[in-house]
Amino acid sequence: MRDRVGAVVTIGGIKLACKDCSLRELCLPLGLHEADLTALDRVVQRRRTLKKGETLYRYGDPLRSLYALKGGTVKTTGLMEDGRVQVTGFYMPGELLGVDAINADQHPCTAEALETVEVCDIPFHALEELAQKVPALQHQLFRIMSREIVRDEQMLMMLGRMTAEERLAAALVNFARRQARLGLSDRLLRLAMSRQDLGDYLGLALETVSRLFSRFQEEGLISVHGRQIEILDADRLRGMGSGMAGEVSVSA
Amino acid sequence: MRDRVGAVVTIGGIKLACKDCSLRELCLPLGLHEADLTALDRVVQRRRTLKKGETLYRYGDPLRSLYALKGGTVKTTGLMEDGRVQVTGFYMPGELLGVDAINADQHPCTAEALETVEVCDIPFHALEELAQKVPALQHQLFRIMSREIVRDEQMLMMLGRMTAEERLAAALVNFARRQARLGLSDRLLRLAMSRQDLGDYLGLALETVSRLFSRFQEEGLISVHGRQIEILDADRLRGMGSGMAGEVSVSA
DNA sequence: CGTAGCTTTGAGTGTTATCAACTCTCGTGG
DNA sequence: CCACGAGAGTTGATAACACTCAAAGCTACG
Repeated sequence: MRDRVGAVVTIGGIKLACKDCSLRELCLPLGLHEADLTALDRVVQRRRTLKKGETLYRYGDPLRSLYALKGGTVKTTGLMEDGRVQVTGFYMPGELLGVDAINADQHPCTAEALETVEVCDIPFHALEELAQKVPALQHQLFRIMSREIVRDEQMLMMLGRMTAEERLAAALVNFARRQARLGLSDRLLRLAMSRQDLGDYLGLALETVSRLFSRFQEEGLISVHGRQIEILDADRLRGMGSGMAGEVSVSA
Repeated sequence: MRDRVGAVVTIGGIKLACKDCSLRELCLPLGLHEADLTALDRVVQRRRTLKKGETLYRYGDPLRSLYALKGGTVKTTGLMEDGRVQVTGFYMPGELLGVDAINADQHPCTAEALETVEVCDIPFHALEELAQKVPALQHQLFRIMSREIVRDEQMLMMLGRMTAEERLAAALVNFARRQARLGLSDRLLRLAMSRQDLGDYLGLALETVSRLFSRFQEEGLISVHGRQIEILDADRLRGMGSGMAGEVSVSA
C-alpha cells in the first residue's frame, strides 16, 4: 500500500512527483525541503483530468480532499434560491482549492472546470497529519489560507466600493499578474470564463461587462477579440483598477 | 520562567486562565483538552483593554500576534487612496482577529475598537509552535481560518448579488445570531457601529442604511431607537436576508 | 451549414448615490 | 441647570450608474 518511497512510482506516467512538478514553486511545496516533498508525494493522490463543465466538488459535498490545480481554470460559485449566482473565485494553475470546506467538513460552494483542467487530489486528513509532523508545511497551509482571506477581502472592497469600470480593470490586472507568475505573457490574456461568469464574479450584469470591454477598447486600453484580450496600456489600467492603498503581496 | 503549571498565576488578577474564561466554548480552545488548555495559557499574553477609537493594529503593521476578542466590538477596515472605506468585518466576543496577516507577515487592514474592548494577545510564533505539538489546536486554527473564508464568501454574495434591503436584513439576522451565541438576546440588538460603518460594510451609502431602518420599522419588521434595534418579525427578516441556499454553519 | 450559445449594442427604467437641510442626542461648559 | 455645539441620524429632491428587456451579430461545434 505505502510502497512508494523516495522516487515516486508513476502509474502509467500519470503521476508526477511533486518535486519534479513544474509548479513546485507556486503550489503547496514552496518552502518545503527534499524530505518533506517526498513525504508530501506520498499523500498527494493521482493527477486527474476534468473536462469543461465538470465539477471538482459541489455545494454540500463532504470534505475529502483539497485540490491543487495543475492546469486550466476553475470557478467556484455560490447559488441563491432564486438562481442568482456569485462567482467567489477563479483559480489558476498553482492554486489550492477547497480550504473553505474545512470549517464545516463540507464544501460551501461548487467548483467547476471552465476548460480542461488537471488537478491533484490531496486527502485532507492525510495532509493534516503530515502538517503535524512538518512545521514548514503547517506554516505553508496557514499562509495559503491567509492569502485566500486577503483575496476575499480585496474582492469585498471591489464589490462594495468600486465602480463597474474599476472592478473590471482591477480584475484584468489581477489576471495578467497571475498569468505572468506562471511564466506566460502579462499582455495577452486568454480568458477562460464567459462574460456572464465575469459579471457573476464582479457583481455586474453580463451586458455591463460587455459594454466595458467595448469602451476600454475604444479608449485604447485593451484590444478585444472575444475572450482574447490584449492589454495595451497596462499603467492606465492599473491606475483605474487600483484605488487600493497597496498591492496585494500574494506571495506564493 | 515556565513556572506556571496547571492553575495559572494571575498577575494582579488581570489574567484569567483560558480554562476559566467564560468564552472558552467560543474562542480558540474549543476541542482542546485540559492539558492543551494549560499549554495555551502559557502562550496567551495579558488581557488588555482598548477604548473606543483605539486600534488593535493598523494597515501595514508587522504580524506579531493574533487577537482573541473577549468583550466589545471591533471593526476591520480597508482604505482606498481617495478615502473610500470598506469595512471587511465586525468582530464580536469569542472571535479571533488578525489571521489575514499571516500571508505577508503584515496586517492588510486596520482593526479599530467600536466601544470598550477586551482582547488577549496571542503571539503568533508561539501559537504556531504550540499548534505543531497539539493536533487539536492545529485543526482548530484551520477551522477558524476556513470559517473566515466562508464568511467572506457570503459577504461576496451579499455585496455582489443582493439588494440593499436584502443586505441589511441579512446583516441584522447575522448579528442577532452571533449575539445569541454569547448568551444574549436574539431579539434586542445594541449595535456598536454607526450607520456610516454599516454602510461601509454593506457597500451602501449611510443614507440608504438609515432609510432602510425606517422602512423596516414601518413594515413592522423591527423597532428602531437609534442603535438599539428590536427584531419584531425574525422569520420575515430571515426570509428577506437569506435568499442564500443554506445557513452558514459557522460552527465554533 | 445550421443551430445553439455567447457577445454586442440599443432603449428605457430603476435602485441607490449624492447633495442638502433639518432634527435629535448627548456631553460640556457657562 | 440650562444652553450650546458637535456628531449622528433622518428625510427629501435630484441625478447617475448600472440593470432589464430586446434584438441582432458572431462563433463554434456537430
